[in-house]
Amino acid sequence: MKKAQIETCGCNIIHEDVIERVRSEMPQEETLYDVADLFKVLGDSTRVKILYALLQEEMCVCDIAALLGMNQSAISHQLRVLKQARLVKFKKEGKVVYYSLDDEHVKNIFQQGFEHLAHK
Amino acid sequence: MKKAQIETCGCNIIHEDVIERVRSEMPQEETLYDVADLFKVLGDSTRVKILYALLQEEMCVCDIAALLGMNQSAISHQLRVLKQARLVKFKKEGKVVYYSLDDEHVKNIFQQGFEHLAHK
DNA sequence: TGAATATATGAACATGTATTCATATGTTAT
DNA sequence: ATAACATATGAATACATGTTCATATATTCA
Repeated sequence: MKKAQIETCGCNIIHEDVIERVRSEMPQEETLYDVADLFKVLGDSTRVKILYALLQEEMCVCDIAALLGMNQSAISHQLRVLKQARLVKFKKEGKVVYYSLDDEHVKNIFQQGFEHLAHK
Repeated sequence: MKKAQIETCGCNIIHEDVIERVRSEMPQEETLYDVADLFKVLGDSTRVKILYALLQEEMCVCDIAALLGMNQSAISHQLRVLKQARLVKFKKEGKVVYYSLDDEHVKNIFQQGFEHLAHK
């Protein structure tokens, strides 16, 4: 005979106690979405390159484009994404806009990322 | 009169010295792609939830599906992605497969992520 | 052996996203 | 005012990716 099934998951419940314990420790949905969104921003090689470059020193859009061998528009679009995620900030000097890191955590996050990769 | 332009970026070079200094400090292309790929894996809310759950204790596929209110197939697909990224490992006990974290760095990376979000 | 069940996997579909192109905006210098 | 130029932005396109559905695989138990 069949036991009760959770509608959505398509299988019988195996460890109800585990599920309840873990559920009680889970952060709010929104928090988890926010972290995921942050990592989504870090999950593109162009943006990683930009951030890594800005880790060294501030640069203008044109410098970044030249450094990465990409056109200005692509860089500008990506800088907007990074700006929205509060990962970079900018200052304007005449026509030129200089971008720099907005948060030291980027360095630590990259550090941990590299360590994980080395950990194979 | 026009100065030389980098073919790709569509603008004149402004700070050639900066570009060269930064370029000399950039890691290998492949390394940067690998970090981006790692963060790409972390950049999905379902996978974030799974990892956060496994941060508490090991769970079988069915438990995870029930916890997140998703079907078994979706979870299984995502676990494969996490496995490929060496973020989770598994042990088989009969029909049941128990997943757990493969690397302590996940905790630190999440930690830094949360701190960045708080830093607004 | 056959039924039940836990997990894995391939294909299809829908959605999201990075880049390019064309063009707009704003600043400097003539 | 006009030209040159650095940057921003909207639309279009191409590609990647998450979920679902159907089904396969593997294990346990009667």
